[in-house]
Amino acid sequence: MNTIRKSIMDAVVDLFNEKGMKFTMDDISKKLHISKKTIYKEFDDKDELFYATVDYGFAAIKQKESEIIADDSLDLLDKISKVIVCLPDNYRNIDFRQVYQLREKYPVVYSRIAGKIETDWEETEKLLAEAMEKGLIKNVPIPVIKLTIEGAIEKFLSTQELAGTQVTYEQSLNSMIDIIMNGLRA
Amino acid sequence: MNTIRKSIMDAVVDLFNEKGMKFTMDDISKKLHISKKTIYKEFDDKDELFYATVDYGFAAIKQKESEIIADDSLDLLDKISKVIVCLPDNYRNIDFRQVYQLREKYPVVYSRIAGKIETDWEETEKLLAEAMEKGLIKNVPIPVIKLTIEGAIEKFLSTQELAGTQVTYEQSLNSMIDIIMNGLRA
DNA sequence: TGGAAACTTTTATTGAATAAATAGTTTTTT
DNA sequence: AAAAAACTATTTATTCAATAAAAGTTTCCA
Repeated sequence: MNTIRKSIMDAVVDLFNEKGMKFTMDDISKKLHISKKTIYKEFDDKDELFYATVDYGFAAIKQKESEIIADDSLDLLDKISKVIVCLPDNYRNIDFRQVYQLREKYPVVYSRIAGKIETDWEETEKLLAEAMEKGLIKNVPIPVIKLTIEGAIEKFLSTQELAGTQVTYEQSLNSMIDIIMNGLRA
Repeated sequence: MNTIRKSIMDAVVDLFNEKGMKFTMDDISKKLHISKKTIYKEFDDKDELFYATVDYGFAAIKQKESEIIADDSLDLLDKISKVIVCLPDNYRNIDFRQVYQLREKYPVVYSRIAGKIETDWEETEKLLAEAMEKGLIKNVPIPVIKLTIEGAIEKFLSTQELAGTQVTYEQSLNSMIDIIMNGLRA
């Protein structure tokens, strides 16, 4: 992929973290000191730019996920833990609190992201099913596991409750995964 | 407490489950075949009625909670599980999905409920702290436990994902608590 | 006394009109 | 060739008056 395309998408991510969805095509061009014409040469319209940026971001996640799954030094349960944490870890530079706000404002973009997350979960579900099959973890409905983890992540991101304590978002996430994986252990 | 007061508050709960917050004082009077005058004799205004109804509902929860804590046949960890499930269990007749919708529309009522839930958590936190103290469960930041459970409950309530499966909301809740309590076990 | 309904006043909703912002294009400049 | 700036055509936001709905009060009647 050409470098200008990447830098535009990076700028989109930066602006998103700064202002949520309230930024314009002019903001992007100003930030990069490029002309809007250049942006429109790369992307047909704003929507396509957004979609491409989402795809671009998730490609990195998929990449890391594959590495974890291929890593033979990890046992199955470690893989599961790592694959679950993988998403937010890769996206350390993204303000996920903003993502949940775009559900109403940009439902099309949001549903694209939701779809990606869903696809992402498929891998995790496979690993969980395999671990259940092998008797490594208890036989619990997978949707329950999924919803518990998703709910916890959303809570960690949306609450200010952690702000006061010493606990960071990342530590919370790891503690939570530890508890759940330990709780699932057969 | 007089019976007319109770029946009005019960009607409020029923209407809430039916229509969310979109019901009027006339709706209440029609449902009960009483005059608005009667309602206004018991309650100064709509707000006071709402507050009273919230307090009334949570009183039942507190009641059951006390019973659990006082029950000597239960060990500490069982008490924790039961106290956590206690809230939604008592509120089996309440549509909690509606509750989350009233965050924007009736922030005053919502914050009252949020306050109640917060107070409710204090008991659970005491039990968790005690169990940690006694070395029955791992030393994990209590906010992480709290947010994980709250997040999962909200997810169970807000998602349609369970609708397809055979898993009910209540089963999910119990599975989730099992996993977490098992995961916390030292 | 309390229900039914009529009535007043406050609050919420709607929609048209206007103004502002911004996507996307074209022109000018470096 | 691409940035900067100017431009236009849409979209989106804002305002405000008209309308409707609902809270709260009063009157009447069984």
